[in-house]
Amino acid sequence: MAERVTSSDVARRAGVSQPTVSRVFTPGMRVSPKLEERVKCAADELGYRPNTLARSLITGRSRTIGLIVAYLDNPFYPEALEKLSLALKERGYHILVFLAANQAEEIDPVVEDLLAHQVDGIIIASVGISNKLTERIHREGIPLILFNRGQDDRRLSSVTSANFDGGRRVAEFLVAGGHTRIAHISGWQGSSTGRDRRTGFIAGLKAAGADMIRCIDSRFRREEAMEATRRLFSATEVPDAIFAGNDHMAFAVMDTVRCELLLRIPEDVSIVGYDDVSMAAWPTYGLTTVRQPANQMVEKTVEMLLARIEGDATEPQKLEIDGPLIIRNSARVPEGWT
Amino acid sequence: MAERVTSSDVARRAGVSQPTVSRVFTPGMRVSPKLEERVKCAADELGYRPNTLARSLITGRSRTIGLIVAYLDNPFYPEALEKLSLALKERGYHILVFLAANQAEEIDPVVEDLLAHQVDGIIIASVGISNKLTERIHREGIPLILFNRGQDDRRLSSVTSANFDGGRRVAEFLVAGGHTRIAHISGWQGSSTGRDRRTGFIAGLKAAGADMIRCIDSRFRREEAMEATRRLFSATEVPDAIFAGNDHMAFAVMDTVRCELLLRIPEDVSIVGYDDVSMAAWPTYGLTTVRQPANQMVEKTVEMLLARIEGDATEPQKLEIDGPLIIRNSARVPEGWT
DNA sequence: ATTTTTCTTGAATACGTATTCACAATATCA
DNA sequence: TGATATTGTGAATACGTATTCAAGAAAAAT
Repeated sequence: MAERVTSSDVARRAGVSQPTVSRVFTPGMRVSPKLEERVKCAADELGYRPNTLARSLITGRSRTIGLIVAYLDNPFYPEALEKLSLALKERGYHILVFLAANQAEEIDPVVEDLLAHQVDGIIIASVGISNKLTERIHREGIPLILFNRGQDDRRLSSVTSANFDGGRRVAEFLVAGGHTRIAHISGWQGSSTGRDRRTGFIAGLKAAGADMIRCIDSRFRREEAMEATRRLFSATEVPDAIFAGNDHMAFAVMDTVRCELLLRIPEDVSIVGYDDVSMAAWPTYGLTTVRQPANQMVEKTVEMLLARIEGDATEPQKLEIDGPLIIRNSARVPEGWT
Repeated sequence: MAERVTSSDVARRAGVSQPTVSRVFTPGMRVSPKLEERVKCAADELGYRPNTLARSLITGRSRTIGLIVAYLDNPFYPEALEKLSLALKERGYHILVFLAANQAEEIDPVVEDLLAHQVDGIIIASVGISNKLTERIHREGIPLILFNRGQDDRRLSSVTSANFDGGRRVAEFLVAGGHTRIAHISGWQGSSTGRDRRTGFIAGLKAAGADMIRCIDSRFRREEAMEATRRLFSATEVPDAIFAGNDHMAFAVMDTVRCELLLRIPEDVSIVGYDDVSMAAWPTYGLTTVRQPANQMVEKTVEMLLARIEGDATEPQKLEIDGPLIIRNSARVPEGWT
C-alpha cells in the first residue's frame, strides 16, 4: 500500500536516467535547466522525495545529531533543547533525542545506539560518559560535546558557564549583603557543574573571611532541596542566606521557606539560584541568580560541533562562558552594589 | 580515520559468510551456537555494530518515530515528551524531534522532512496539519497521531483529554462555589483544545443558569494571559473567578493577580487551570485544575501508533480520556463539594 | 574547418545490510 | 540402511541513492 516512489520512477517518467534525477536533488550539482525542469515536474507529480537513508548510506553522513539529555523537569533543559534544535535546524541538521530519565541510568548503551544510527555528532547535556566509550568515540572520530557538564578527560570537548566564578560571585554578593549565617544547597557533587559552583562559592567566602554554616548536597532535585531546607531550619543555628545550586532547587527552597516555614524573602532569609531560567523572572519568585548564557552556550556548542564535523578536525576544547549575576528581589542587595 | 567496521569484516575474521553475521544480529534468526559464539566474539573484538541505516533501507522500517512539538515553555510538553520517549524506547523505537518553534510556523515542510527520513510513524503534539499533507500521508499509509489536539478530518487519529467535559466541570465547580462574575482566559481558539474547553465551560455555565462576564483569547501565551488579566481588572465589573485555558496561563494570571494587583487568591478571586502539570502542586501555586492524564494519553498514543505500524491497519480513531478536577487552594471550594 | 576545451548525461558500481534460494549436513523415521 | 524431513549455511541479489568514468554534444579557440 505504501508504494514508494524512487528516483528511478521519476527518471522513467521524465525520460532521463536515475543519476540525473539524483543530481537535480543534490545541491551543488549542475544540470541543464531544461532537464531540471522536467525532472522537478515529474517529481512533483509523483510526490517524490529523496530517501534520506539511502543517501546517508552512500555519503556516510546522516546530517543527524544525537542529543542526550536528563533533568527535563529543570526548565533550563527544555529551553536549551529548543535553542539547540533551532540552531541545528538552521544548519540543516536533525536531532535524535534520547532522554536519560534517571541520573543513575547508564548512558553507554544509549550512545552505542546513537553510533549505530550513524549520527554525525553527539551532544550530551548534563550527564557524564565512561572512559571506555570516550576511547571508542575518539577512535571512531565522531565529534562529541558535553553541554553544561565538564569532565576531566583531554579528549572531551565541553561547553559550560564559568561555574566557579559564578559561585564566587554569589559568595561576594551575600557577604557584602551582611549575611553571617550562609548555607549552601549544592547541586550533585558527582557533577562538575555542582562541584565547581560549590568550590567557587567556598573560595569566595574564604576570600571574604566568611564561612558556610552548612552545606547539603541535594543533587539538583526538588524534593531533596525541600527536605534540605527543612533540615537547615530545624537546626539551632538558622541560615540568613541560602545559595542553591540551580534555579530549579532555588524555587523549591523558596516554596518551602515561604509556605511551610512562613518566613519572608528576603527579609528573613536571602535566596540565590543559578541558571536564570525564564521562571526566575516571574514576579512570584523574582529570583536573584547567576545567568547561564544559554544562547551563547548553544551557539558555541553547535559551532564547535559542526566545525569538527564539516571542517578540519579541531582539537577538543573546554569552553567556559561567563555569566552575570542577575539581581532581583529574593536576596538582600548590599548598599551601593553596582 | 573513521574506519567503519562492517558485517563483512566480522565475517572474514570469524571465518563465516556475511549473511551469517547478519543472522546473528537479527533477532529471531537461528544460527548454530558454535558459530554464534565465534561471530559475537569477532564482533566484540572489532567493535562492530550493525549499521541501522543499511538495515532500515532493506527492511523498509527505521524504528524511528517523528515527533513534532511546540510550546516547550509550557511544562506539560516536556513532561509529555519525557513520557513518550520512555514509552517508545521500551518498545525499541527512537525519536526524531522537531520543534515547531512558533505557532505560525508551517509544519508541512517539517513533516515532509520526516517522511524523507523514512520514519515509521509521526506524532504531532499541539499543532495542526494541512489537508494536503493529510491526504498525502494517508496515501502513503504512514501512521500519524495528533497528541493533545483534535482536527476535524475522518482520516486523522488523535488522543486528547475530554476537554469539553473538563471545561463544563470547571463551570459547575465555580458556580457551586457561589461565584457570580466569572471570566475566562481561553486557550487559542484556533485549536480544538482551546475551543472545546471554552465551549464546555460556556455550556456548563449555561446549564447552571450562569454566564461569563468576559472571555479573552490569550492563545496559551504567558504574556498575553498577563495582559488579559490586567484588562479584566481594569474594567468596571471585576471578576471573582477566572478560568484559564491551561496551567501555564493560570500561573501567569496568579502572578499578576498577586504581585501586580495585590489581591488574594482565593479570597478575592478564584483561579482554575487546566493540565495539572507538576508545578500546579507546588505550594506557592496550589492550583485547582483539571488533570490531563498524561500517562494514559501517552500510553494510548503509543499503543495506537504501534498498532498501526506493526499490526493490521486499524481505523483512525479519536480518543478522549477523562480527567478529574484536582482541588487545591487557588479556588474557593463549595460547601460539601465531593 | 578543425582542434581543443567545457559542459551534460548515462552506464556501471558502491554503500552495508536483509533476504530469497539452493545446497550440504545432520537428524528422523521406516 | 535408505529415504525423508529438518536445519544450518553461503552465493547471489535487492534496497534507493551518490559517485566515478567514459562518451557525446556543444562551445570556444585556433
